[in-house]
Amino acid sequence: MSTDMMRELLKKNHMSVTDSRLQILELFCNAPGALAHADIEKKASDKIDRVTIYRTLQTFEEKGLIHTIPTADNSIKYALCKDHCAEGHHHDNHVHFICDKCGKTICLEDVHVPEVKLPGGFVPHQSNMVVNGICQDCK
Amino acid sequence: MSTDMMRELLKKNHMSVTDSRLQILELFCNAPGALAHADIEKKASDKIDRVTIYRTLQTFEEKGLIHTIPTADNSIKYALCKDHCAEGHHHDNHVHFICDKCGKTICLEDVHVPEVKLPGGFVPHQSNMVVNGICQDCK
DNA sequence: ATAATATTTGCAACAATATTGCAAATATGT
DNA sequence: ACATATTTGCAATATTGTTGCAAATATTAT
Repeated sequence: MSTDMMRELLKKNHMSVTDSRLQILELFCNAPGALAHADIEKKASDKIDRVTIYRTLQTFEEKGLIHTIPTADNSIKYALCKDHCAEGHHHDNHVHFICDKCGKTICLEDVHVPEVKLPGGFVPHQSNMVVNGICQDCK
Repeated sequence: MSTDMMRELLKKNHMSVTDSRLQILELFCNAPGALAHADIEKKASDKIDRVTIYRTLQTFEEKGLIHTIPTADNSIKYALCKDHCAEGHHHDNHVHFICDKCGKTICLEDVHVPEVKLPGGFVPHQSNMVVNGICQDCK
C-alpha cells in the first residue's frame, strides 16, 4: 500500500496524518499476521515512544481501522480491518488462526464465524472464534 | 460442594491439599461465572498472597481442574472444567458467553464449538468460541 | 504418633506492561 | 502564514506478572 493510500485511509477514518501513525499503519500492511504491542515496539524501535504506540493502537481501534483478536494467553493482538468497519462499528466476523509452531496470528477472511444456537435468554451480539493449530507455512 | 468433596477433587488431580487451594477452589464453585486473577485477589483478600494465587491458578490449569477462556481485552479468565479433563488434557470445547452488561463470563456447557472448514494447509488443533451479548439475568 | 522428606507459602526484589499529566512539537483549517 | 486543535515524548506512577529463598505446611514412611 502506497503512502498516499495510507494517508487517505487515515483521513477516511477521521484521524490526522502523523509520522507515527503512518509508520505503524505500514507495519500492519506489511505484517504476515496480527501484531501485538510488543511486536510494534520492536519493529518500530527507537523512533516511536512506547506511550505513542499504546495511544495509536487505541485510536486505530476506536476509529475502526484495526480490531483485537482474543487469545488464550494474555496478549492482545491487533489486525487490520478489511472493510465495513467504521468508527465504533466493527464487523470482523471472520475466524482467526493462531499457529502453535510459529506463533503467527492470521485472519482467515474467507472463513466466517458460524452461528450457534444459545440457551433461552441469551441474546448474542458478537461472536469470536479462534482456531489453534499448524499454519500453511509450518506444515 | 462440600469441603470433603473439594479435598477429593484436589487429590484426584494429584495435588496436595492446602488451605489456599481449598479457598480458591471454593471461590470457583460458588462463582456465577469465570474468574480472573483480580477477582480472586479481591474475594480472598489478605488471607492469600498474590503470588500464591498466580501459582495456584497455574497449577490448577496444569492439573486439568480449570481452563482459561480467551477474551478480547487483556484479562485471562478461568473456569472450572466439568469433566473429562485431566493432567495436560483439556477437553473444554464448549462455547463461552460474556455479558456486555454485567461482565460475567459463563460456560455454556451444552453448546459446543462447531467445526469450520479451513483453507488448504491449515491443520486445526483446538477451537475456541466466545460470544458477547446479553445474558439471561440481564435481559 | 512421630520423624523424615517433599511440597507449598509468603516475603522481598525485580521485571514487564500499562496509564496519566503536561509542556513542546506537529498537523489542520482559514 | 497564522490561530487553533491535536499529537507526541518525557517523567512519574500504577498495575500485572515472575523468581529465589527461607519458613511453614503437607505427605510419606517408620
